Amino acid sequence: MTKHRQTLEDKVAGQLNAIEGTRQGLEVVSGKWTILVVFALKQEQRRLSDLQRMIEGISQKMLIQTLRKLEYYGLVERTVYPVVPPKVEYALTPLGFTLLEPLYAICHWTDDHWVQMQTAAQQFQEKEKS
Amino acid sequence: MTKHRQTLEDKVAGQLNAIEGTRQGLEVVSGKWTILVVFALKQEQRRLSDLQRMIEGISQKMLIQTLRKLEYYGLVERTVYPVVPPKVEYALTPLGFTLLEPLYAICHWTDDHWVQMQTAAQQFQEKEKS
DNA sequence: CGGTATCCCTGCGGATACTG
DNA sequence: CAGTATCCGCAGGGATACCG
Repeated sequence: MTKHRQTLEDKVAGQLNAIEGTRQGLEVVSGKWTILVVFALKQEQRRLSDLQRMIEGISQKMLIQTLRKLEYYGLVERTVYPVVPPKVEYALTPLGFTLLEPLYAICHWTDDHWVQMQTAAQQFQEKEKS
Repeated sequence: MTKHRQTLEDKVAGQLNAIEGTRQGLEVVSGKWTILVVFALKQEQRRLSDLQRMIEGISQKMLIQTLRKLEYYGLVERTVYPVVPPKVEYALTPLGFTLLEPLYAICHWTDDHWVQMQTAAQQFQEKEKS
């Protein structure tokens, strides 16, 4: 594992196009709603309508699209209960749970530095006037 | 700080719309090219043309747009040398450098789990046929 | 070389209606 | 309730041409 990481760092340190694999993986994680959906599934499995209520502003189309992508890559599991009315539950897979940690790292960073960034933004604007 | 983090975790655990601040910060970090640009500036300051050569496939427009955004939020510093022909160098600020760590967390994750994700994707496709 | 401005088109993503 | 299909507006972002 350590060796593995070293390899990645070498790649990043070298040619950027060498991290294509990482870029592809990144595309899975990115996306306007992905992080929010993963977080919404953090504690327990949810039904589609639950998720739509939890994630303010997401359309059903985008929600399903995001869930499909996550399911496709094995991060989310979709369980259908053969009852009427239909009941479908979504849950994070073990793989999906491992994603929470690096996601938190980003969130913590933005949370810790958002004020600094806003301050910098104001200074930038004022400097622009002159 | 620890208290601060606890607060964020509470928010995430609760209403998702409560992490609006985090979402805003996230939007700065996200973006197709942002991570690559930050990585390209990891070691030393770079000129615009250097960056364009390093980051395969980026258009000048997107590169500048991304740099502007990063500069705006104080993550990148832009230095103009009053010479002819013009020379401009971009570098990460101390704040920008702090971003590397969580970014690496994501990259390491994708790097470590990309194979699993591809395997899952194949299984998903095969299951789909039946 | 660094940067802006303009044109233009693809596709993301929202709204709506419909099926099982 | 879960999901698909269709329409469509608009902005992200590429290509090009042009300034300092």
